[in-house]
Amino acid sequence: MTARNTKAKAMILESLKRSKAVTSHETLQKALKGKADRATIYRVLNRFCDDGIVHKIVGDDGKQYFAVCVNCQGKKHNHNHFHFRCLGCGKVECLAGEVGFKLPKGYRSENFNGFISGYCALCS
Amino acid sequence: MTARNTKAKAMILESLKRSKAVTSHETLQKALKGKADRATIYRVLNRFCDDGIVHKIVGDDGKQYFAVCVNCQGKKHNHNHFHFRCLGCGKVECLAGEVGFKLPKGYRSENFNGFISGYCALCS
DNA sequence: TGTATTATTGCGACTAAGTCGCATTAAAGT
DNA sequence: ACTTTAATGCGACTTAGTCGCAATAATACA
Ligand SMILES: [Mn+2]
Ligand SMILES: [Mn+2]
Ligand SMILES: [Zn+2]
Ligand SMILES: [Zn+2]
Repeated sequence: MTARNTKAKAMILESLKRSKAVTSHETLQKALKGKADRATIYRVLNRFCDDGIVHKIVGDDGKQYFAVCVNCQGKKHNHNHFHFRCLGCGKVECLAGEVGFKLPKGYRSENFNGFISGYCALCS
Repeated sequence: MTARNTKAKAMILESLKRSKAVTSHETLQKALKGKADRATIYRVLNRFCDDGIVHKIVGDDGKQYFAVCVNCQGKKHNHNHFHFRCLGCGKVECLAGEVGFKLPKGYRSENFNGFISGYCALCS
């Protein structure tokens, strides 16, 4: 059968879209205030990633962060940009600008995970 | 008092140097075959990082990886390069080439964590 | 060389992130 | 309505990493 439209999915996607920052599971769960189960949130997020409407980044704190795709159409994803986490306020955001890199001969890239932490303008 | 030269430190540093790849705690512990405690390995690695002779990278698998500094002298560290993890054989390595990036106005960078995964030449 | 000091180790307990199995619930096709 | 099965909720589990504390051992120093 095909995917179903559930309360959890709707809430989570809406929450992701509303908060324009890149969001962790923890933050999301708080925002949802018990309206969705912990495991469900993880599963929905991963399904979104599989569906290609959300992308996942692993922070330099080892945690996963999620953001709705904005400049991606369908199967073609472009996530070769850096993400920034403020060590002061904890906010995570996408940084503008495509990042170039070159691999050794014969290497094939599958995932790009660019992460920078420091202090944002407000926290500096 | 000052830092002490212990068996654990020596073994771990030697192991790190010998395996020219970037090494995880897990790999290190296996290589040491029970000759050092789990927690000790973590502590020694973190001390090495504090001392500035080893640098830590967080992989896109959320795990920590460690590598001896090669082009760093003293306090001045230069780790703005990407790291590559092969999804086939699991090997992690430093990629040559300084990576440039620009932050929004007023932002201050503290840590750079560039990570790419895919398939190495052998596993492609 | 012997003793005192304390950095470091080993061990166990703990935390936090994420996953999984399974029974139950509820979308959607008929 | 009824059926089918995707998705949820819940608890148990795993794995990475940390921490407190007593025991050990590297160094300073008499
Ligand atoms: Mn995308
Ligand atoms: Mn270095
Ligand atoms: Zn901030
Ligand atoms: Zn490989």
